[in-house]
Amino acid sequence: MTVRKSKMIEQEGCSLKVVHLDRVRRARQAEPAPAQMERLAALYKAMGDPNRLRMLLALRDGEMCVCDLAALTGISDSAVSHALRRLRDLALVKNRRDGQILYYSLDDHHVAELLDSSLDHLNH
Amino acid sequence: MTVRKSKMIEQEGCSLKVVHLDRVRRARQAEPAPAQMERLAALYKAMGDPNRLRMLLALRDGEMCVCDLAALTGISDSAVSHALRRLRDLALVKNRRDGQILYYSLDDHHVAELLDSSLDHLNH
DNA sequence: CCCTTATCTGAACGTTTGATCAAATATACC
DNA sequence: GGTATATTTGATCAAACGTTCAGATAAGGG
Repeated sequence: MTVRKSKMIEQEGCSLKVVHLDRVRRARQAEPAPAQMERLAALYKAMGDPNRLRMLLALRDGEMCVCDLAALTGISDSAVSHALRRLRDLALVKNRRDGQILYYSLDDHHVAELLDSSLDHLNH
Repeated sequence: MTVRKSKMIEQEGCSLKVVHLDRVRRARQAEPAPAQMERLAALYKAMGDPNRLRMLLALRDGEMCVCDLAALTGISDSAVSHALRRLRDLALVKNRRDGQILYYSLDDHHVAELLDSSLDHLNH
C-alpha cells in the first residue's frame, strides 16, 4: 500500500517532491470557496458548448422561443429544450409562457454582462 | 425523403413553423464571426473543467511548475501536463524553462482579467 | 556515461456529453 | 370531446473527455 504524493500534500503534512510548497499553500488560500469554484466551472462548461453559447448570445438581444432557437442553431426543438433546461438549472436563462409558446430570455443582466465582457476580451 | 425544417431555415428560403423569423434573422446578424464564436466556446470549455479552472485561477498569483499544480489539484503530473498542453494550445498559458523545471504562467493579462471579471460577476 | 528528477507523449479505459427519436404534456381552437 | 401546435421528457448511442499508466524525452549531477 503506497501513499501517493498528492494525497500527502492534501494532508498538508509533507513536502516530498513538491518543488514550491509555499507557492502551493498560497494558491490554496487565494482560491475561491469550493461552492463558488464549482459554480464558476459549471457556468463555463455550460457556455463551452457552441450551440448553447449561440443561444445565450442571441438572447442578449431579447427573448426567443424554442422554435426560434432551433432555427438559429440548426438542431432539433428537442435538443434545444434539453439545452435550455440545463441553462435554466444554472439560472442563466428564464422563461415566460404566452399561450403555447415559451419565451426564453437571459435570467439576469449579469449574464449579459458576463458574455459582453468575454467578447470584449476576445478583441484584445 | 423529407426536407427538414431547420435545413430550410438555414437556406433562408422558408418560414415554415418558425414563429419569429425576423427575430432569428436579427440574431444571426448580431452573431460574432464563426471563428470568434468557436474560440470563445473553446475557451469556456477549457475553463469549464474544475482542475483546469483551479490551475488558471492559481496562476493569477504567479508562475507555478507542473509539480506544484499537481499538488494543488491532487491529480497526477501527467494529467496536469495534458491539461496544460490544452491550455497552451488555446494561448491561455505559456511556460518558461529553468533547468529541469518548467514554470507555467498566464499567457497574457487578458486571461487574468477574464477570470477576475467572471469572479466579480459571481458575487452579484 | 549512468542515474535521478521533471515533464511530456500516446494508448487505453471508464465516464460524460450532446444529439436524436418516440412518447408525454400543455395550451389553443373548433 | 378531438385535433393541431409547442414544448418537454426519457431512453439510447456514438463521440468527446479526463485520467491513468507505461514509456519517452530533456536536463543536471556524479
